[in-house]
Amino acid sequence: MTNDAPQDTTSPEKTKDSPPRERRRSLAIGLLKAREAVMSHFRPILADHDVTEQQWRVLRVLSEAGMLDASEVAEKAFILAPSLTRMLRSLEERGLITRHKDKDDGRRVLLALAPAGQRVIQEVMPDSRRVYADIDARFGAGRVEDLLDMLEELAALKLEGKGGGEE
Amino acid sequence: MTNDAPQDTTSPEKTKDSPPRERRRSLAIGLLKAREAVMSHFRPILADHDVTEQQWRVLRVLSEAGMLDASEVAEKAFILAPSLTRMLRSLEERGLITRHKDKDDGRRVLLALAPAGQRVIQEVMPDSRRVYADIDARFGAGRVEDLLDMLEELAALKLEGKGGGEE
DNA sequence: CTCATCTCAGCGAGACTGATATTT
DNA sequence: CAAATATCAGTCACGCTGAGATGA
Repeated sequence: MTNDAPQDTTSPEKTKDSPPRERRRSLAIGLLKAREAVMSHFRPILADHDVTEQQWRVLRVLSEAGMLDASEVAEKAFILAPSLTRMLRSLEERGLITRHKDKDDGRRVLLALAPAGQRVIQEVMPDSRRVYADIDARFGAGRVEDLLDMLEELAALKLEGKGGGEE
Repeated sequence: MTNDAPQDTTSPEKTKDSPPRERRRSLAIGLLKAREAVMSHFRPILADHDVTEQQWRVLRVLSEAGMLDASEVAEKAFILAPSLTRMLRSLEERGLITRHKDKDDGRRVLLALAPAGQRVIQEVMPDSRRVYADIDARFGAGRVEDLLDMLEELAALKLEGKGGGEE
């Protein structure tokens, strides 16, 4: 539809005004880029199994903890409850997880990995470890640990701080 | 909220020799949580100006570089071209950016901040600096720098390795 | 009744893919 | 012609909000 609409009649002057000089590097951007770099190695693997990143986090959480209720999974996997509910339906239909009510507390829904989910874990984890081993080798295992420490600390100090800490 | 307390009920770690400690902590998760923690402080600020996180990245990129074509913005802001196109339409309608064709290469679209966009930048940046100053104060400015170094290095070393070519 | 847990309905922004224009 | 750039069209999973439904 030819959206030209260049209402701005001012000709595009080339850099008259000085660009707002170099600013500080942004933590948010740095974290994003680093994460994207890491995830770029996982996405193909996960795509092979038709699991999204968030779905993988759910499976991984269940793999570590064994059995959790939905709230715990949402918290550990960093996913909002309504989103999780939607994901659970799909994951259950695909036979990756099981879902049944808690007998002691009928409000809760207990989640666990189903065999097919275990299989996905077992197929993806080796690749995951390989990627991390590669990072360790090239980055230094000790420094990776230091980095993880700092990341955890950073996340922790933000939560106690100001109002934004709701997640 | 705190990440995995590796209460792995299925694999009792022996920890005989200082082991790489079964990395239940994943870099991808650590980066995500740290980033979410940081962003949780920005989202309210951005919401006040009705800009999403991605829109903010676009404005910020343009604020730093002055004028770029769409591909460069997409690359620097970590946004796919089709997504960017859609965002540009909205940003232009809101008067935050300008968009016009490159005269030397008619295929390219040059983007720049419009006055309203400059205003948003100027209104948000102080808060941004305040948040980062707060982090510096509580985390240690030097350690933040170290963290940023590591993040950059991490992002860089991944690029040479396998997939995920960007920038 | 209040509170907690989960679910549902629905909207919106973005990721992503696969076609087109348009220009080089 | 081929290649690059941007856009379009459409799908999808998710973030998020607000409103139930069910049970403690």
